[in-house]
Amino acid sequence: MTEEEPEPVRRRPGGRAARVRQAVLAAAMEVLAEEGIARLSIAEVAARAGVNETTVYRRWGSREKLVLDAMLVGSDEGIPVPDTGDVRTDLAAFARALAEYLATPTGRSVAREASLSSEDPDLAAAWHTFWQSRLDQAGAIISRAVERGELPADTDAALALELLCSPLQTRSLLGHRPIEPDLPERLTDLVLDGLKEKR
Amino acid sequence: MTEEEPEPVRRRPGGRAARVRQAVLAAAMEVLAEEGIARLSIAEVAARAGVNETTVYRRWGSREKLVLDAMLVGSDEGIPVPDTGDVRTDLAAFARALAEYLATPTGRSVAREASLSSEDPDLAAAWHTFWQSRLDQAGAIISRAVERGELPADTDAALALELLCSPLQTRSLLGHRPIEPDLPERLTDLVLDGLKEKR
DNA sequence: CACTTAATGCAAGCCATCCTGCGTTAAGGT
DNA sequence: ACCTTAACGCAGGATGGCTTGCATTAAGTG
Repeated sequence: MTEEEPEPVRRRPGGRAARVRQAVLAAAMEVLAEEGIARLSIAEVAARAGVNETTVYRRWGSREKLVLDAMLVGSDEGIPVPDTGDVRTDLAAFARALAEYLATPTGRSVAREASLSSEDPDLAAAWHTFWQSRLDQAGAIISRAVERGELPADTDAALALELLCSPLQTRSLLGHRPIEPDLPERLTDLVLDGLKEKR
Repeated sequence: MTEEEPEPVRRRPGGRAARVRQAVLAAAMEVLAEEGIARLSIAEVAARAGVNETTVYRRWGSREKLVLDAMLVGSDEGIPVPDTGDVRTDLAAFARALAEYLATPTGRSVAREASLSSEDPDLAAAWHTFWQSRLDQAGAIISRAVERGELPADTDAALALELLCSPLQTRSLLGHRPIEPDLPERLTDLVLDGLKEKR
């Protein structure tokens, strides 16, 4: 098992290959937004990209990997992380942005696809990285609040955000209940203050 | 479009039909627990039930409906709802039970399948009923706490339970992070007390 | 410009899922 | 015991996702 490559297989990053990749990923995002995750077939994506079906199968292998790749590239902007100087305002804004994203066809599809591909260890790992980077970004809200003395120093940022976000994700995933407009605010209040009244 | 049936088609609830239904649903649960949701095919279930493939297709129509039916029948015991006289203890025990259930192959499959079939309105509605009945049962924990004066009267039981349960569901669904043994307790504390220290 | 060879296109085929027509079995009524 | 017919089994076939072999195109190099 030599880790080095004896013959440095000459790759071709420029020109056609890049164009094809671009076109396919764009087409995948397009189908994802319009048709949803269920009706996304390789055939459909290939047709829209003006590329042969075989090419897609050879380059990506499976539908899951294609969608994941499209996500990592296309949905790179992510959810904006506000910084207003107040935890409650920040968290509420973040939750609202997440809710809006999850209401998007694309957002729904992303969440759905992530849950679908949690069987394959490689894909699960890739999604883990994806979520982790988002969580780390949002963690700044908590750490800033700790610095300002709004929250105790031993606050678990990851868990707190999980508490805030997962109800939204669950509603989007299971789809049995809509996300009401005031839900982000109510969740924020609950997460910050807890159930017990004591002020 | 007459809603009534002119000829009262004589159903046959007894005997073979019932046996077949029983055998197929049992086989479905079995496959679900052993193989997982991904590898559950009609052919596999039919073979285990000793029934022809065609029969399953005709009676249930799709894989999703079959699994849903199996869930509604087989997983009817549900999560036990404790009543110890203390909210924190009750909630923690409930969360722990849910976590254990979600760690089960069957539990994982149930959550997975529910998210898969949230496209079809009929299936989504059926799952909504399913979750709703579970939530209503667990809601007793909150209402009892309110009666005891442990929680304010305007506590939203459904939202509170959602806050407690959805992190567990999300971890199970997205599968990118395991459910640590102390997570239920930590969630319970967070839900009850909130992030801010004020005691 | 000529050459090598990734990368793509095209066509055929495989496989599992799912459907359809028809004959057979057995449940429920007489 | 007999009849009617709902429910089932069986065989064949359509469909869609996925793979494979071979010809063609064009990127990178001298």
